[in-house]
Amino acid sequence: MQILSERSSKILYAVVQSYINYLDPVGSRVVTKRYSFGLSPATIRNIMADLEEMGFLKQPHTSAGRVPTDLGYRFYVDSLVKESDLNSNIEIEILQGLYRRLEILKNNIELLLSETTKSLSMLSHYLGIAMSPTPDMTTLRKINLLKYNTDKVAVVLFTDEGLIKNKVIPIDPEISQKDLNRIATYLNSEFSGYTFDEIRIKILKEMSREKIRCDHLISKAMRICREALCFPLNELFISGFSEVLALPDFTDLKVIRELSKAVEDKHNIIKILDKLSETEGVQVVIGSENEPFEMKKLSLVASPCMEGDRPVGVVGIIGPTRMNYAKAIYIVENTAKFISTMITRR
Amino acid sequence: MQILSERSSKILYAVVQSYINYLDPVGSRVVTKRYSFGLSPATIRNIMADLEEMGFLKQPHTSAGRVPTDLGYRFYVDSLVKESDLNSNIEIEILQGLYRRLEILKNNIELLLSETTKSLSMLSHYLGIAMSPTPDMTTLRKINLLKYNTDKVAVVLFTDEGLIKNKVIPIDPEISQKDLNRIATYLNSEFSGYTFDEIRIKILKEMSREKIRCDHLISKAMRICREALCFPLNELFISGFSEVLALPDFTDLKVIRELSKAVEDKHNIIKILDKLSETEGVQVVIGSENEPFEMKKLSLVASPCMEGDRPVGVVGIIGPTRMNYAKAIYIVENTAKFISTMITRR
DNA sequence: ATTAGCACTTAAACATTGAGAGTGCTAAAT
DNA sequence: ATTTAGCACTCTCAATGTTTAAGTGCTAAT
Repeated sequence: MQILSERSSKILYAVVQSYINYLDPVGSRVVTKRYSFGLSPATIRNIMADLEEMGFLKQPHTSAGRVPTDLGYRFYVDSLVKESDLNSNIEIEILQGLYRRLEILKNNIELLLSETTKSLSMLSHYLGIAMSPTPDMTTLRKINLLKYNTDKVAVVLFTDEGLIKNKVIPIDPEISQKDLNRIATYLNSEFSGYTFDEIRIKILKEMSREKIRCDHLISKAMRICREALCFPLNELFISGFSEVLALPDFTDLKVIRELSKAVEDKHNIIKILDKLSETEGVQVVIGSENEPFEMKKLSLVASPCMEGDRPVGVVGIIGPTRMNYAKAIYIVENTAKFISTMITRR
Repeated sequence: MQILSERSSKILYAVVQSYINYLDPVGSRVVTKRYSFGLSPATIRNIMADLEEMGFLKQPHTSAGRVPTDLGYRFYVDSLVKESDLNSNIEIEILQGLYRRLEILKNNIELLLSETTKSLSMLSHYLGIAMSPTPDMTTLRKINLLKYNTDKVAVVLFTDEGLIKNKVIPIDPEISQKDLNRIATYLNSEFSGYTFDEIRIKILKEMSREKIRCDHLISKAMRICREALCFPLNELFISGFSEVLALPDFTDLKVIRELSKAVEDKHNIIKILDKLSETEGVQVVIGSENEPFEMKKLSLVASPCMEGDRPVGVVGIIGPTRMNYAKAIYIVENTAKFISTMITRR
């Protein structure tokens, strides 16, 4: 069920390609010049008019060339993947060099991801982004309780994903490190291997049950654990704002303002990435394809990182819809792979 | 030793004030209109010409009004403080409200500081900044060693300043939690109460001495400790980029690019703040007054936060040289005070 | 010492113009 | 039945000129 004829496809592809490379609206003449279809500008014009009617192209104004719509980019990206035209012009050595620099951070996911964004933005000249796994979905490996003060205890959590979180919790009466150790042992035997979410539910159940037994230590343990599991959302790291400001796409003050709000809010981007983290492989989201939060003029290329079959984060790139998708996909794909293997053999 | 006559001072003050409020170059006419000196524009003109010659004012071009130089702002700020004209128009309740929101974070300095920047930028509409204490200068309260893996140990450090840092370190042969505890006890007895810097020096000494005794456990302890103390620089938190982009001062793309680089590099800002953290009270640095790294067109208002006489961070505001200094100083002063008292009675 | 008056400078706002690029349509060519 | 050449038309953009408003410095009068 091809909607587009072979020839139309080729021309659409050429238009998008040309716009991405030269970033001004492409007219029928330049198509004939830059690509040799053996057709006259007039013919190209007719076809481009058709493509516009179908929603793949649009004109900024009556007498300008044509520019791809989000749908046009979508077509381009999809046929790009099909033809696997991903032999990027980035030297593999550059990637390797940057990755080697990250290797020493493999024991600290959050730091690793945050540094990764710098590499991503340097390589792509777009925004590099990375998100740590949602704490709620991570599975507890071990909980440690350390006496911090006369009336405070520091909780240090290790998760299977490699996250290390700590939190200081006040406790009313003094409690000895020995008791804390007993509590920790109990909590570990009870909860390790479960996700934070599951643990929260288990605690609620236990609390109502345990109330009857009225074991002081256990109820204290539960209270500590419940408080310890309260964490802010997953963290989103973003780098490369100055990188994108150097692009010709971001010269309009209004656009820059919007972008900076999106970057600073993080909230919306986290939502989008959260959705993606459940899928597999590189995903491309183009401009208005984001239903809840439309990223006007922006595209996202992202991929989850996996340790076995468990997601341990998402890495990606945000750039203008007119971005070098081939390169972006190449970079994101390799970076995700690299992080995955590095973490797996950690 | 007044270089400026009473009258000249008053007029300079008025010019700066006017420029800060209305942000276009102020001419002799508007001075007479907005402030009643009982003098004609011509007289004002003469005085302003003198002030220009002395370097307090300058003209963007031949026939514009005058604009303060950095020196002019410096005069303004100093006389501002002298007259203690700091009754800002911010409702005290708004401050209190924002501070109350931060109260729950008092056990986690880094999070507290990072959230504080948001309040700072919301209040001032400039960049809110905060820096955690330099790890090297913090004093170790307690070191904890937690078995993380068969071949890795997680080090959790508490400092007197309230920092909690953790790091995963590989250890070659298998080592039991019991041994780790013994090592930790030893390290605590040896090093707690010293700054990271001091500890590093002590370790170097011990290592050469201890080599003779060849105590396996101790040398292992030293190695772990040395690795544990390797930390990246102190952290700098910045918020409010979208806030400053809304200002009329930042409409020039070049200026925006420079600002975004400064914000993303952090390096230079950290240097400046590091210097300030050794002083006391609110400091104002205006534009080119920064010798090593000139912040063109930008001013910094910052103050260290103290727990007793120990600095536990720096908070501040970065805005255009044409900023509302009275308000900025007011906000920074109160925020620093608030953080200080909150941390002190922690 | 101060001020009124005036010639001079400059940026910013506005209007006009022409070149250039690209289109759609029609009629001719393949 | 496609494809193409030709042409009138539209629209942007850059260049140019014009006007206006604000502000200055200087000189002479107060």
